[in-house]
Amino acid sequence: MTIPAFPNSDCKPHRSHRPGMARTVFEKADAVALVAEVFRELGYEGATLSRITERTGLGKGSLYHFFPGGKEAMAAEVLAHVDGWFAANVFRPLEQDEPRLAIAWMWNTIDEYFRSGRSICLVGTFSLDATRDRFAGAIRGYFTRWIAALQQALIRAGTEAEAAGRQAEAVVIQLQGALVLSRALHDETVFARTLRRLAAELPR
Amino acid sequence: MTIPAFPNSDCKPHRSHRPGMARTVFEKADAVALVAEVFRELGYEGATLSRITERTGLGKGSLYHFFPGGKEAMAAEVLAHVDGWFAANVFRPLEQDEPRLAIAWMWNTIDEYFRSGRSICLVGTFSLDATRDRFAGAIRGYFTRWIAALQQALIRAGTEAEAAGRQAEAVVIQLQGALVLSRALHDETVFARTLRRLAAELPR
DNA sequence: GCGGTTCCATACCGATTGGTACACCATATG
DNA sequence: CATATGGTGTACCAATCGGTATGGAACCGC
Repeated sequence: MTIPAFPNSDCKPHRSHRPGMARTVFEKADAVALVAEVFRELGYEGATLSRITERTGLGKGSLYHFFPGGKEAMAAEVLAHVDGWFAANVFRPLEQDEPRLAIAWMWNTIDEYFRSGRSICLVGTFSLDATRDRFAGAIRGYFTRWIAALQQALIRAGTEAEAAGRQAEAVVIQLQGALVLSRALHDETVFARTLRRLAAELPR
Repeated sequence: MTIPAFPNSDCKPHRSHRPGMARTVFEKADAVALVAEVFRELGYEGATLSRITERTGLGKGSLYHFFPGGKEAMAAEVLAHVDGWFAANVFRPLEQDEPRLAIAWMWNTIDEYFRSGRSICLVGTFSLDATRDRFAGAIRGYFTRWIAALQQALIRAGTEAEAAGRQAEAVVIQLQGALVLSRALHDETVFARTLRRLAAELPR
């Protein structure tokens, strides 16, 4: 089983071999992934257009070509992309696959995705400041579906419904909290430790 | 025992009774508390000077009078203020008072401070985006002292040292995570529920 | 009364913000 | 070769950014 590459997805832009100027051509999928990384690191307000161009290598022309809606559209599409990735790699397995297997799969996926705590949750970042209000629907949807999917998996694994709800909520809370603390302390072991503790507490 | 008012501290500025214009006079303590609230809601990058003046009622003149170091100084002083408040109301009790009492006191203080999840942790907000690097020392200090103080209290309450460390870390993680999730879902019950769960798990 | 200090409001500064316009390049198709 | 298409770089825009300077009220000890 290999985990679909998204956080570190290799974007292989065409590079023109013109002697003088180096012109790099991206596709939209590349652009979304690159922009996502900037928002993740800098937050919505911190990710200014100039910093986005500088970190992604995409010029303003390209950015406004891919995202005619401007900065807000970039964030919205990035959010949708993250949600889609989680839907495919976390939520759907929890909802449909054999529950214990899906839960075990989740620990690995999450660990890989957050690069063991070195990267953080873009949705979590947007949740804290006033950005939350701008993307309230997407943010709420992401977390509610995650919790609901995990609760369902726990129920199918034999946990009583109400307890499953509490556990699922607690898991998401602790993942988010661990990301905050890992980052605050510059200590990735916090996230790994939390992940291990959670995995030990849930049905295997 | 009453909890020292900080988050909603009534700043009672002198109001001049000049006939024409209404001039409101603040003191530095008021300014810090007011500015803190803006940073808490908007994050460092989101809190622009104009939004700060608009929400606090303090003009630029006043702001740069109280904080000659500018925006960064405002954030630094606010961070120091929050840390000082926690030191006095949470950390020191955990370190010095009767442990079980101090822990019980912590639940109440925290619940009040975060207005049951409606307000969030300023230090947590700064931890997620690139603001973290600017105030790395203060942020790290805040969390390490919190965890260490709680661990010590747990040890003095009879918990074995290593387990106390794990528990203390887990508590801080879950408080931060609960703040993220309650804000993401616009649901304050998440925080209250988490607080109750944690209180039940720790020695009483 | 007076001068000094503290504090507030405003106008202003250069730099940067998000956004637009448009010419231009590279490739694929004809 | 021509040309349509998708992608890029750059110059430019009004608005706003963080920060400074200045002028003047309010209050203090005297």
